[in-house]
Amino acid sequence: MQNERRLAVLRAIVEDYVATEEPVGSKSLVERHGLGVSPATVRNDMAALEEEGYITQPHTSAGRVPTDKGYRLFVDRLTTVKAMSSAEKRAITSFMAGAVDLDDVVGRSVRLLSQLTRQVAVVQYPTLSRSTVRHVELVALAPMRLLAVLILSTGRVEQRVVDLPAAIDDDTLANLRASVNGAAAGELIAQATTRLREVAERAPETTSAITGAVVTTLVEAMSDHRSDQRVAVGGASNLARYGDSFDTAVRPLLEALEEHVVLLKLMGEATTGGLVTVRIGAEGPYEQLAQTSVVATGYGPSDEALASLGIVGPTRMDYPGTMAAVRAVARYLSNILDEA
Amino acid sequence: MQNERRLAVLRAIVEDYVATEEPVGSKSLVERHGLGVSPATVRNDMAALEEEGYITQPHTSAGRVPTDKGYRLFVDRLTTVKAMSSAEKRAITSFMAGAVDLDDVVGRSVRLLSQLTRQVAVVQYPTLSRSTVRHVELVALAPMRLLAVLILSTGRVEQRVVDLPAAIDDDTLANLRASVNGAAAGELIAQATTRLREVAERAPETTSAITGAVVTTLVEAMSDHRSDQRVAVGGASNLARYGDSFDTAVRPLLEALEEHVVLLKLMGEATTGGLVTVRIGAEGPYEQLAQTSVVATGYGPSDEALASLGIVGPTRMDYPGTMAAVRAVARYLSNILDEA
DNA sequence: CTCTGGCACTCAGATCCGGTGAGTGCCAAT
DNA sequence: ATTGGCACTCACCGGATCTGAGTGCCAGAG
Repeated sequence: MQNERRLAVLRAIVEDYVATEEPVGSKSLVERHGLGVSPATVRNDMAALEEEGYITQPHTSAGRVPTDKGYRLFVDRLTTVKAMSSAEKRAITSFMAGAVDLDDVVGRSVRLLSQLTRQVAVVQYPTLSRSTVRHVELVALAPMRLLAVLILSTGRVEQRVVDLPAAIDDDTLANLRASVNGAAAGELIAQATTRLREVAERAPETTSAITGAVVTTLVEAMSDHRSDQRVAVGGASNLARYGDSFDTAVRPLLEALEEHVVLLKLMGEATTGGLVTVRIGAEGPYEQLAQTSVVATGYGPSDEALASLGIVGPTRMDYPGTMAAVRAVARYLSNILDEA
Repeated sequence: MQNERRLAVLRAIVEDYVATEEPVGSKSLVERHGLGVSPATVRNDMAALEEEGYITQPHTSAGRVPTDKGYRLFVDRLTTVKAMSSAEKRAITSFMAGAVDLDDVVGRSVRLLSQLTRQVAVVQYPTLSRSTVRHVELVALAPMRLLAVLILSTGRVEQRVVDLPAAIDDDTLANLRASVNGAAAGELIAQATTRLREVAERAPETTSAITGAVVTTLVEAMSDHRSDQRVAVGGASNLARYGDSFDTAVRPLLEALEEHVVLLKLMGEATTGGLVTVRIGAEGPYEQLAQTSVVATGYGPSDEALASLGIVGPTRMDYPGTMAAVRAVARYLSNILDEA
């Protein structure tokens, strides 16, 4: 695959097919794009491209359609990610302005992303593992029952009810609150858990049972990987545009969207720095999703990847535009988390 | 509409149609159900039912299909809500067991409901307006910045960052925390807001600006109706079973599911006490959703309706079973909130 | 007055069939 | 290497035909 024009032909086929949703033939190709050669020449190139597996015909006497391999080449070598126009940037800014809490930020991001790309958007909540503890609050609900609230640097709040083995008085509670915060506040989750365990061990005999219960709950909350799997999904109505291929494309995708674990595996490892990952069709492990692609990237404050975000859609999509939108939203989201 | 047998025929038509998804004819009707009369007799009844608008034929020479009016009569007069089997009850209990926080409870409920009914489930988060303030926590983030955390009786937690007009020291913060909690803790939202405003007015000159900022933020968080509109949606993959009628049924529904405001209007006023509301097809204000029905009810601790929950699905659905499932989940959820 | 068997009628959906045209592959000429 | 020409293929479209489930109506029986 060295021939220069062939690449141009492939690019033209992909662009046309994405735009029209119909197999593209040699004649319409030379008309719509200004390649200065005749249809017959293009036909030769197409035959070669088909030979090499980049395109295929649905049936004889029909135009060509890109294969997964063709899309792959397209995104890897024929794509320059467009920058967002300043109008689009303004739109993003105004859309995100006024978000009040983490849920709100994530919710807005997912809506924004789905509107920009007209695809189904997925945003993972910031993972616990790389954030720090901002504050721990203990509130007495009843003599033998506490509410433990864990506030993290990403704005995330975890809460647990703790049933105590014995009643607790106000002084003990205040002491406990102070020591727990002294140990955990400002620390990374990993450090905080070990330091909290030390607190539990050093606790005076009289309160060790209570301290133990509280610490256990906190540590549990911090290492709760279930909550790492929280994701927000939006723009499912964009699936309506699939129209055709309901059974083969939409149904499995709808199912995948409910399986957050699957979804996160699809999005893959979070990476930052403007690197956008593209998984095309059957490249992934889920044969059900052979007709869907994933465009994803990581986000997080100061380029530290906290979580991933992206879209899922048909293999036949506008990759350059989608990649640009995903990158833009990830950057914006990272900035917001930086400030907060 | 007095004739006894006609009602039986209508019931049979509804049941058959729901089961087979195909227009039902007179012959198959008498076969499948043991009505002891001939097809010709049934035909006469069907003609009468059609005359009165309870059923209709898609085209001449086809079987009959229930109209919205027919379904309405069916649920109003021909339905006895089944009790859940004890096996189903056990399933519910084990499914909900081990939920750790409000998000988790709501998330499990919505999944449970969608699995029980094989429809799209919707659960509204408990509204702020009828819950009480359990505790207010103020955490210093920076000299001039606080995090205000509002913990409500329903287990809901709201958080806001407050930018202060002046720096705050630890003593002032402690005082402020005490007075805010004194005013708000244990009160209903409505009372809490007025009492908080009093606190702001009575604040000594030196701290009035700071107090004002904090109180304003808290009051704002409490009256934030945006967060009343939080809902969880699950089981969208059940839409795949619509198969046919993608454009007329699935697409508008997918769109409605993203518009939480619309969704909440559909679910309507929350009512408790086992009363399940059913809205059938075009009875609602949204003509887009002429082919979908809503089965909903309210839930909340001690039979006080905090929010609503239910399912949306095709008008052609198993109403008795669905109503039973909705009622069961609402009860279970109410119990959980009662304990917490 | 109600029910039933019989019968002619209707019409959506399946099946068949020839025509049309976009698109192809191949070849000889430039 | 490129191009114009040409024969060929085959999905798709529209019309014609067939089939059968289901209906409405009527006359006779209970």
